[in-house]
Amino acid sequence: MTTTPFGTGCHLHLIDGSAFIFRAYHALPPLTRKSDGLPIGAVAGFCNMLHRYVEGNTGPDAPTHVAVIFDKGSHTFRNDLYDQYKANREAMPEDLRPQIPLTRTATEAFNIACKEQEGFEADDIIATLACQARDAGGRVTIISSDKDLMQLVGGGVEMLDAMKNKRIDSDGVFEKFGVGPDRVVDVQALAGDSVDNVPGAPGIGIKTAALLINEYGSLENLLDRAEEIKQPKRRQTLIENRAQIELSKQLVQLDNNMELGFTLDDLGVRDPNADQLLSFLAEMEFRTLSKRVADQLGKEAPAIVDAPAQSADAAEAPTVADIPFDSGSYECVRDAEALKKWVTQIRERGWVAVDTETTGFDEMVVDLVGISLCVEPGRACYIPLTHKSGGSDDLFGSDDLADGQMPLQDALDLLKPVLEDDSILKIGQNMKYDAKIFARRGIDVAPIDDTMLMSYAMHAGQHGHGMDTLSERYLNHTPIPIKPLLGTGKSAITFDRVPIDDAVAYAAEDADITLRLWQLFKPQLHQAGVTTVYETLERPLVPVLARMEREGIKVDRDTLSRMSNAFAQKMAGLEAEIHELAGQSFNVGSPKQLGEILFDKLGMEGGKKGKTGAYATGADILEDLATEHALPGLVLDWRQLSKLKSTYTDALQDHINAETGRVHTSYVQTGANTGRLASTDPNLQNIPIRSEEGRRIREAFVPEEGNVLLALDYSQIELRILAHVAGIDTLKQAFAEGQDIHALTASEMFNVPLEEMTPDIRRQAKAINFGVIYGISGFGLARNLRIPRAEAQGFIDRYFERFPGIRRYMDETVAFAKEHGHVQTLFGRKIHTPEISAKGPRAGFAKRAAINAPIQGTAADVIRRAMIRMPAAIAHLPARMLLQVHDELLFEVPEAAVEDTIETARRVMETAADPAVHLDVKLVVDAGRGQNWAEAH
DNA sequence: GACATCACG
DNA sequence: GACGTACGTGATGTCC
Repeated sequence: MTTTPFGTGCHLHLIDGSAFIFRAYHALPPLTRKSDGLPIGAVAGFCNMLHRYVEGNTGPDAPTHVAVIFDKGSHTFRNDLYDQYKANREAMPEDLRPQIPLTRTATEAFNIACKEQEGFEADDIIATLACQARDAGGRVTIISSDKDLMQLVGGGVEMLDAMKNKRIDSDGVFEKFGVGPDRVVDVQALAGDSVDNVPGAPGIGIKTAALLINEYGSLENLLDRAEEIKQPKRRQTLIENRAQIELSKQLVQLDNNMELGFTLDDLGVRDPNADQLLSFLAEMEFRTLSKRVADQLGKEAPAIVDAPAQSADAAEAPTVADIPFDSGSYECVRDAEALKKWVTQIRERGWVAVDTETTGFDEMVVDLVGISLCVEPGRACYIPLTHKSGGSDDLFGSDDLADGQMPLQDALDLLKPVLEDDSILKIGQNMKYDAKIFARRGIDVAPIDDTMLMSYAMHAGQHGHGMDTLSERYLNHTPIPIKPLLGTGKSAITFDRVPIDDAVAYAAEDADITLRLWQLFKPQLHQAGVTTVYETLERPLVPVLARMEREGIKVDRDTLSRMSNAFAQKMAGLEAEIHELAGQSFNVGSPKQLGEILFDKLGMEGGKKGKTGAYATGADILEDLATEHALPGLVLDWRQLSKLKSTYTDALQDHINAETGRVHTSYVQTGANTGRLASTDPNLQNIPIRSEEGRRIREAFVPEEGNVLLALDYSQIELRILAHVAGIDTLKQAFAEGQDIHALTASEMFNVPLEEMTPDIRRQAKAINFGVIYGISGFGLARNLRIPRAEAQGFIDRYFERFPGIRRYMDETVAFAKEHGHVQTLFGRKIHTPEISAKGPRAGFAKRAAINAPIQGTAADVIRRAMIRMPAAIAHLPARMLLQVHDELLFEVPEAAVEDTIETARRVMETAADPAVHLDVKLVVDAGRGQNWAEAH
């Protein structure tokens, strides 16, 4: 490597690469490479900026040395100082991520030194180099407008805002901060920075900070003499927040003494290598820039083959695949040599669609059978790993491995570097499943994209998001069904018994379909206006959920077993009594038989219902009958016990994992159209709590020895969101003052002073409050409160009279749904309402759902944001996040760390809407702890 | 596999 | 003027 000694008279240029990238990304529309759709806008802008920069470097002021400096990794020493550092940063846009490595390549193509270092921000490298250059007697120009770099100005160091072509010297810094460069960090430490989440001193901005620093000379002197400050508020703030201010200084202070793996001498300006640069520009298919650069270098512009332009209506009719599916064309990878070739292809591409085949559906139990990969439409492979010999018709097929498979561990060892490589995107359909399979084998798959989640972000409310649905709908292709391969019922086999040839066709096709869906959906996210939803609420949640599911929660089998026995005994007693009263034996669990006994044999009042012609025997009906007869009440008791036993005390025992001794639920991220999660196998979001008897089931959910369970739940989050979106000042004020919201509603509606409030009036108001969230109707409220319909309607009328904003919100929401076919949450999540203009009763359903969705959905978005931020926030604590129940998060934590965990988790939850949305109503989180889930609540 | 029922927020 | 109706889920047992 050639070196150019740096010394007196030399001039170093340091380019802030990340700033270039983001400027380029936001300045240009989302361009894609014509030939394959690779997002390329930021790279194009970046190259244009570099080119313009190189062009301008003439004359006596030209640099002798230059480097472009990048950030690397997301965790720096500042995160160790302060876990919330940059915690508010939104995730990198999905279409930008694959472009990051290309900007490095671009820099090298221009033959400019390209530097980054793990664990440090670009700013620290810039600081270190600037100091070295200054000490060596040279000049430095930092090409950036980032105010965090202004502390470096002076003594031959200046900044240059490349966009405005404006130099910033000491005077410029003074203009910005009111102090010289040497005191910039003091001012920043006081003023804080909301963008990087540097706390600073509350209530003190740059102006006040400069005033104080100028008066006291330095931050240290100011803090030591804080008692002397005349303004009481200011004095108190500085004294109380001393530690926080000192921490802030550490955060903003750049490290100018880093260990670097290179020296200034390595950064000498070099002429571009014409061939290298032109071939890179051609590869990116930058026609204009290629031509311009070629002209300047006196070379011929490289040919860029014109790919057929996408038809204008491609987005509207995306059902035609250019390349036909051919299940016979897929490769079966049987040895390391073949797999290595795929690894090379993946590295060249920078992305790969991945799918795993397993012996079942429980990711915590199943074995890995094979892996499929796809790098471009039609080009996919399947790697069989643990298929057994003996065909599917051989019921007693041997447990020997089939021939022609590479050892499982060999395949994983080859794939691990790819699956964990930051610069290679792993694409999946329901990637959480595959990520968990890999995680159990020590592979942490990242970064990922997920076609199921893309579909959910774009199409929630329109259709399902399973692969078969998406393939038929958007690729006009019916995937090979799995049924014929596995069979059904008792004779069904697991995938490891499927002949490898059949497996290749089926499994590789899944990866092929996934890749095609990804290529189709990727540009559509932007067009549908849901890139932010996908990037900030969907994609980053995947690893969080995967981890929670893998943690699981300890459930005490003995407790459940004892309860099951007790329930069985009670049920037997009740059953005997019921048969006695009925005068005959029958199946109490059969609504049909029960209906006939009650209404035909015993002649109670009540009609048939439903298309089936069977009597309705729901709890509400039995409750009414119970006032006249003994039998219905006994059936209700029996049903409660039956439910608790079968669904909870029995079934939960079967879900205790033999290996971990814990219960591992699966969250379905696309389970609810509103943005809520769903929990399955088992559902841990509907563990009983409302009845005393059922609540005791929560006693079986326990922490490990020495730990406690911690439950944090949002207080009235949906009503708070309603108050915000509908702009109800009275409610907002009530929440601000911490009042009892249902009592206040009651007081407003029924003109009862708060001090004279009765539980019954409050209960009615509470029902109305909830009704409003659900898209209230007189009928529904009447049924809920068991009052005449006219009376219920009177309540509603009064409510709307008192809170006219609610009616306005409802009308506007329905009108919006009719106009756009969807409603949305405060965070931009879209929920489609295809039936909103239907005729008949369906319109009523759609209307109420449309009214409810933005409220329920915004609450769901808020807790998602909290969950996404939680792992980093509690990383320094021994706490584990285990469960989510819509407005509640459950943690397991050693006793010693309980207080810290509550404080940290509560802060994350209460500030989860920031900075994307500013709610007029503060969010409040209640916390509870205990030796089981019942106590913690 | 549809339906009724009931557990949760 | 009548229609029907609270919002969002998942698991279980019965019955065809």
